[in-house]
Amino acid sequence: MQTFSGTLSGDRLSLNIFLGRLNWNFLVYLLLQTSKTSILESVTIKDIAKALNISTSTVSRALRGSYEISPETKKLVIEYAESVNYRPNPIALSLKENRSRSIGVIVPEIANHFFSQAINGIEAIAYNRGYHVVIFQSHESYEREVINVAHVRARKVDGLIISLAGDSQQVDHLAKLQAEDFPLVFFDRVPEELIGFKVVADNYQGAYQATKHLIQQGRKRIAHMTSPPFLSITRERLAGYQDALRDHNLPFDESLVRYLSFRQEEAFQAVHQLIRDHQPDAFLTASDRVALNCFAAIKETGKKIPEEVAFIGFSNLKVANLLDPSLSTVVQPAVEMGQSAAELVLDIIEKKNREITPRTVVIPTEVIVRNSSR
Amino acid sequence: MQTFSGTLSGDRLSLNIFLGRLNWNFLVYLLLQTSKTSILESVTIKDIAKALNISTSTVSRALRGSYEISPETKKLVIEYAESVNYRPNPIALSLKENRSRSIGVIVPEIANHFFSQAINGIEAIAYNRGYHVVIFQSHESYEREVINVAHVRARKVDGLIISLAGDSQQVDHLAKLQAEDFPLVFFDRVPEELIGFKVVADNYQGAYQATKHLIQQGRKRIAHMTSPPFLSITRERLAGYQDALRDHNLPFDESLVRYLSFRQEEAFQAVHQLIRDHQPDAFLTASDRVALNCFAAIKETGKKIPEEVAFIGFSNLKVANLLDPSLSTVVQPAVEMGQSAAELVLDIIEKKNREITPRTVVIPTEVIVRNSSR
DNA sequence: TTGTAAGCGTTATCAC
DNA sequence: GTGATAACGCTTACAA
Repeated sequence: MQTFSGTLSGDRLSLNIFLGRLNWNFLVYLLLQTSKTSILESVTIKDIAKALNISTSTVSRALRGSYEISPETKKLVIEYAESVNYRPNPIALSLKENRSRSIGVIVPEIANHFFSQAINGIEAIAYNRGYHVVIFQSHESYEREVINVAHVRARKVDGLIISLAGDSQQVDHLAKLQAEDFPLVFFDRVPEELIGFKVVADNYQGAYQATKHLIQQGRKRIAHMTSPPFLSITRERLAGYQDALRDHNLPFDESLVRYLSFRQEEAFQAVHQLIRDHQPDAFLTASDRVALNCFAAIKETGKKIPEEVAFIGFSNLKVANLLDPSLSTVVQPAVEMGQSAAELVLDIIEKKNREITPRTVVIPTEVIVRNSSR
Repeated sequence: MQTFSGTLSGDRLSLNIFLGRLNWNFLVYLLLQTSKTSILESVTIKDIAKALNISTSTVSRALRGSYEISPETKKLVIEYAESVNYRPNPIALSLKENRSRSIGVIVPEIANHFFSQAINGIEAIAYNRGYHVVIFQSHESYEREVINVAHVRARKVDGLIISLAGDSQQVDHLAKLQAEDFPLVFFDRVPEELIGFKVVADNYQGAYQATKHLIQQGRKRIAHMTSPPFLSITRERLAGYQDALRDHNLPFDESLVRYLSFRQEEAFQAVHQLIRDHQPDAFLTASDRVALNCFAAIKETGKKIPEEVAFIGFSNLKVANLLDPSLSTVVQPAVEMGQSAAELVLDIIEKKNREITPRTVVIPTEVIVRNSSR
C-alpha cells in the first residue's frame, strides 16, 4: 500500500497514471457488465470506488450528498452509481446502525379482513415515511406470540404494533419490551393491565348505538354473542350493551350473553341453544369472525333475518356488504386504526429523545343500518 | 497493539495477569447483568468471549457444536450463553452469508382470503424448514410489483413466490430474476410467456365441472364472468367452460362472457346489463373477488338464487360457506397451493447445485355443490 | 484445541 | 476535499 501524494509530478507520470485509470475503469466496467450485473451479487460501494479509483469513504459521502465533497466528484460518483444501478445494502446498514427502518406488526391472523385491512392502513403510512412493514401471525396462540416478539427484536425492527392473541392472558413479554423503552403500540386487542400506547375502536359507543337501534326497532330480547371475557374489547362492548338496555328500561339478562372463542362450531351450538331455550328476537355480535360465524349459524336455524331475529354485528363493512347487502353493521374502522397506530409508533421511534407520554387513541365507530324494516 | 507471545515468563507476572482476568470477568459480568441484559442491546458472541476470557472464534465454534472444541469448553460456553440468553444476530449472519433464511412472497392483496390462506400454507412449510416468510403486496399494480421485486432482492431473501398483479403484462423484471438463477416460483397468476416453476389450480377442470353441473341442472344460457383476458387463469377457465358447452351440445355465445377487473362497480354494471339484455339462467364466475362482486350484484338485481339464476363461483370455501351456505363453489385450493409453492421454492434453494428442471404443479380443484334444487 | 485476522457493506472518525 | 481505518456481529481459513 503506497501513497504518492506529493511525490507525483511531471507530465509523463501523470499521463501514465491517467492511462492506468482508464484501463482499470474499462476492465471493471466490463466485469460489472458481465458477471456483476447479471449474476446475483450486486454492486457495492467498493466496486464503485475501485472503478473510479477513489476511496470508499469518498463514494459513501458523495452518495449521501455530503457537503465536503467537490461537485465534480459528486457528479462523477452519482452518475456512475446510477449507471451500474447501485443499491445500498439494507442489511449492512441495519448491522451498522442497529436498526432497520422497518416496523413489525403482530396480528392473530392475516386471513381476517379486519386485520388485513388494518395492515393496509399501517403500510400506507409506513411507506410514506420510509419504513417497511414486516408481518407476523400469532394464530391466536400465546406461545407463537412470544416467539414472534423475540423474532421481531432479533430482526431489529424499529418498533412494533401488536394485537394480542386470543390466548394471551400473560403479557410479560410485552411488559419487558416496554421496560426496555422499545417503541410499542397496542392495537385493537390491548392489555388492560399495561399502560402504554394504544389504538382502539370505540367499542363502547358502537355497542351502545347498535343496541339502541335494535331497541328502537322494537326488539326486547337482544342476545349478545361476544369474544372471550378477558379481552378488553369484550368488556367495553358488554358495557355499551348493558348501558343501552338500562337507558331504555330493559332488563339485563345474563343468559342472553355468550362468550365465544373463534371456532365455528362453538357459535353454531350457542346460537342453536339460545334460539331453542331463550327466544332472542335480536343478535348483537362482536368482532368480524364472531359476527360471521353467528350469522351463518342463525341462517342455518332457518330463522328469517331480519323478520324473525334482527342481526347486527361488529364487522368489516366490505365483507358484510358484499355477501349480504341487508346486513347491518357496526363498522370496524380497520384502516383508520392501522393508520393511527402506524403514525403513533413512528412518532415514538423518531422522537425517541423528547419523550411522548402513553396515550390511548380511540377511533370512532359507525353503525350502518341496512335494513330497518321488520 | 502488542503481542506478548514468548516474552511472558515468571510466576509473578502470570499471577498478575491471572488476577487481571478475574477482575475483568467480574466487571463484564456486572455490565452484562445491568446494562446489557436490561437495555435494548443484546448479548453478542464478543461479550461471551470476554466474559469467559476466550476468543470469539472459540465461542462461535462451541455454539455451533464444532468437533474441534473440547467438551469442557463447549459446555462452559453453551451454558453461559444460555444463562445470558444469547441469540445470534440474524442480520450479521445475513451480511456474512449473503442470505437470510427467508423467502419473499409477493401477492396482489393480502385482504383477500385466497391469498391470505395461501400465505398460511406457505408459512406452515417454511417454518417447518427453518425459513421466515416476508410478505409484500403489489396492490394489483405493475409498478409496485417491480419495486417489490427490487426490495426482495435487496433484502437478500433466498427465494421468491409471486402471484402477478392484475396489471402486469410485462414480466421483464421476473425474466431478469430467472436469468440470474434466482429461486423463483410463480403462483396462481402465472405468466404464460415465461417458462419456469409454477403452481396453479386446475382451473380448466374446475370450470369444466362447474359448467357441466349447471348444464345438468337444466341451465342453457350460462354467463361467464371472469378476470382480465391476458391472465392465464382466465384463458384456462374459459377453455373449460367452452369445452363443457361443446361436449353437451350447447352453443358458445360470446355475448355471455364478460372480462372484469377487480372493481366492484364494474361487476354491478356488467351483471345488470347482462340480465337486462341477455337473459342468462346461470352464472359461472371466476376468482374469489369476481365471484363475490357478482354474487352481490345478482342479489341486488332482485333475481332469486338459485331459483331464477344459478350461481357458482371460483372462491374460497370458507368465505362462501360462512355467508351463504347455499353458495355452490369451485374451491380454490389456496392452502395446498401455498404449501406446494413453498416446498418447491425451498427445494430449489437447497438443491441449488443439482439443478431441478422447471415444472408446473397443478393442484386439483373440487366443485362443491350446496344447493341442487331448482 | 484454541487464537488471530480477514471479510461481508456501510458509515463515522480521524488524519492529511 | 479525500483517504485510511475501525466498527457493527458473525464465520472461517490459517496459525500456533
